[in-house]
Amino acid sequence: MRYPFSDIEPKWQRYWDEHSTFKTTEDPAKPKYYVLDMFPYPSGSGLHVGHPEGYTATDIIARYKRMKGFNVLHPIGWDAFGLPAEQYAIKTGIHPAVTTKQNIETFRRQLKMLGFSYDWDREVNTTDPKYVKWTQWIFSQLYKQGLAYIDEVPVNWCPELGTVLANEEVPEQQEKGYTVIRKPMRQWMLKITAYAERLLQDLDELDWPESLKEMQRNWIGKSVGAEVDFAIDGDEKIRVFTTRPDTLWGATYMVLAPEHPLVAKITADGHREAVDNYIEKASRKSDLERTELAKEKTGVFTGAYAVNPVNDERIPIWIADYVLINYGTGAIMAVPAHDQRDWEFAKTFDIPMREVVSGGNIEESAFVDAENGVAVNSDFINGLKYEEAFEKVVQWLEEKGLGKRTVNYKLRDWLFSRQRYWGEPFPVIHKEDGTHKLLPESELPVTLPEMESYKPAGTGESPLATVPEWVNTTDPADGAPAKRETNTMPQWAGSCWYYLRYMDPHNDDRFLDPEREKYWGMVDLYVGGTEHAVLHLLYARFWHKVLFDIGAVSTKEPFKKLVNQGMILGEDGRKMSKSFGNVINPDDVVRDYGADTLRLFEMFMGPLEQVKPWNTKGVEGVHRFLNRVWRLFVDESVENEARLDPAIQDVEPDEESLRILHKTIKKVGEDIEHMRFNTAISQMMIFVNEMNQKDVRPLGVMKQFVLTLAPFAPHIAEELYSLLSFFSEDISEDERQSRYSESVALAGVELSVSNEPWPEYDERYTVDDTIELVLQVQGKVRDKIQVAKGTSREDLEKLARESENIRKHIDGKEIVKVIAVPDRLVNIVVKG
RNA sequence: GCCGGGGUGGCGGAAUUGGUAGACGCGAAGGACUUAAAAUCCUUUGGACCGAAAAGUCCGUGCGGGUUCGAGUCCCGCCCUCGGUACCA
Repeated sequence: MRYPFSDIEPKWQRYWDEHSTFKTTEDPAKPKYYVLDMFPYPSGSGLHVGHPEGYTATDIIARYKRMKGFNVLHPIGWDAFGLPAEQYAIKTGIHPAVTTKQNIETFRRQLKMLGFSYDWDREVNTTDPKYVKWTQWIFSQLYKQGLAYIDEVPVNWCPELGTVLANEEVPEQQEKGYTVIRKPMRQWMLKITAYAERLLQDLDELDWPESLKEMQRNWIGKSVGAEVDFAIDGDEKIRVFTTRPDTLWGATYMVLAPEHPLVAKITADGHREAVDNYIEKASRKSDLERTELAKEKTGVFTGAYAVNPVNDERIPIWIADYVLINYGTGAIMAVPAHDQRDWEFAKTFDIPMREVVSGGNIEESAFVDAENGVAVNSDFINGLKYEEAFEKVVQWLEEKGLGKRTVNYKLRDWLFSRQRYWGEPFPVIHKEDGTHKLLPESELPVTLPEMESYKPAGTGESPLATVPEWVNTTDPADGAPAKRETNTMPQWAGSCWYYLRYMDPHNDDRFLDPEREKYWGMVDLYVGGTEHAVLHLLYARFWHKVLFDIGAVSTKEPFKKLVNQGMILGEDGRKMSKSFGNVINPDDVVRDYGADTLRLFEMFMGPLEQVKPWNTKGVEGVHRFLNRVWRLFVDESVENEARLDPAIQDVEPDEESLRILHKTIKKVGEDIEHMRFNTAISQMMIFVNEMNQKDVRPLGVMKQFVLTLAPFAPHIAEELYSLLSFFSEDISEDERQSRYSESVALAGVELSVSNEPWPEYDERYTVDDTIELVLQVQGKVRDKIQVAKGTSREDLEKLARESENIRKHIDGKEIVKVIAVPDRLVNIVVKG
């Protein structure tokens, strides 16, 4: 019988479902392992081949760890709020919950089709009111900690559409000719900046890719410097932030951000029109435009002057949009000789520059080298290098009360509200006196109202604002009229804590039972794409730390080890996309080759972290391999039924079989631990190639091989294992299947590859007795000989000198040196 | 620009961290089986030279240097490429 993947795969999926084979165990005698996939958004287009890449990797680990005796938590669920369902609802009037449910069903079917060993009893869904309740609860904790506040923040407002756009929507709408402007609106903010330092520091102890940690560090953007006050006419002063207080003497002008509050106050009469014009122009630029047009420096002089505190020099104050209002103090001292941006600005507007750090050529460009520069023209710090100069100036400023050491972060507070329907409502009401308060926990969850239409309110508010019977409510505390918050939470909210809910998914009394939390602790392995390198991972870490601070979790970080899987490109080497017509649908692959083939191929393509192109021929290659595996066990001459090949015999294994088996067990196990799935598979291919040549394939050897294959290709492994389980009995396929199924009742154990321990290898069989020794002259391979393992240096050297080929190269020459590395090589160095 | 990853056969990729470069797979070529095809199996497959063959010699891991008995691996300087980020003072 030929490899019947389309029969056996659904059969075993049903078997695992019926037997709850992958139900999470919490046996206190065993160690735990928590392996997690990044939360999928159930889009309408279903799974693409990128999903199963990471999922297969984690599934292999999960299955392997179970076999190694761990309690494994390997869950899945749905990050199901989000824009697409809402946009579809606006177009069709169909409730987003309906589309979401359909999409989830598709995803679930596809994941089951691939044989992933998730504990489906722990499936979570962010849109489920039972889940929403606890998302709102966590928000309440943030609120109580003073980490949530309301602010007027500019959003992307599109007047024609009467709606606020997400950043990623902006270019799309602009292409259609709509205008998008920055409009300040009332928004919820989360004070992630309060955690900036800890988010930065704690990165060090995480087992994450260095590149990703670096991205987070850059995003947090810590810089150490000083705030310095510059006096201006009247009692006012301008405070600036600088990382180079040692260049204060080189400040030849100042710049305020156009939005800086002092601008109106200081602008001299003759300059008011120009300044107002500039401010007006800058305000109409979106963030994008402001950075896209970054090449040319623009700005205007305010007519005002400030006094440089180190030398009492009067310097002009400009406004320019290269200074950003929301970084530092929104104002800078400009040192054109030692800052490239200031240099460009000064060149454009013909402002003088003064060299205060020697070592460069400021005619050509700003000199910013802090390592080699030495202070000049700088009074009491002349001759000092950067670090010393910095310290001395800061100390001086602090003594005089003119400034102080300061740390700044690029990281901004998190804009945490969206003007949308399909998201979690805030558990907040607004009182008539303008104050707001949390709803008590007993009122949670606040659920979404049914809608006539999902169109935005037109005012910039969410569609919820158009439902007065939902908006108008009373304060449960005093019965006074109140209005509900109409913003909803962003999609990040649900995905910020889902990994915690998996530990205790059905708890209606608490978001997570402390015992459960302590048991499962950190996620041991987290696998997902780089697209979440910064935001999701930073937000989740932030929430986790807040929960840690209130004692709700016991670890300060959520994810111990993190691995990014590389993208899978189309066969043409381009990103898979409908417009290129190069999208591979996993359904098609499974139909044509089976789930085991898809799993195996995705792992065989190359290292998990790497970007790699799809290759249909390669799929056929691994499919061929599984066919070979099948034929290693199954007698193809028997029709319609899988019967063991007569070559499988219950005999004492021969030395050769043991060697290849133990090498394979060792390599595959080690490769799984290091997530080198591609080389694990090639080792199994080597095993199959060798055993294929044997007329007798010892039962014990073959059984253990099936177990090593099981994490990768669980369906075929389960089928072969069931065959081997009844080796000595001549029974029909149906009987075999039913006895296997009823094994729990019959023998007290459920038969499944998943319940078998990972095979042990014997080191003895993994090393060969004889080794091919390389003989070199001048580092060039001249001969190879077989020697017994462990042959001494002296003997190796003697053998080398006896080699004819070696003699050819050394005869008549002076031997300078002989390097003999046991079990590896001999290298003879000669002269002349 | 800055930060990070990566350049190895026709292709995807191996190479125990300084010790046989090219495992395994794909593709290609030849052969067996077959009326034929598919499937399967066997052989060959980095390049050049030499040879009837066996063997042998030289070149070869983006480029140029260096360290070393020995470099894909370490050091210095470049080039290309992919990701991230971008006026963050």
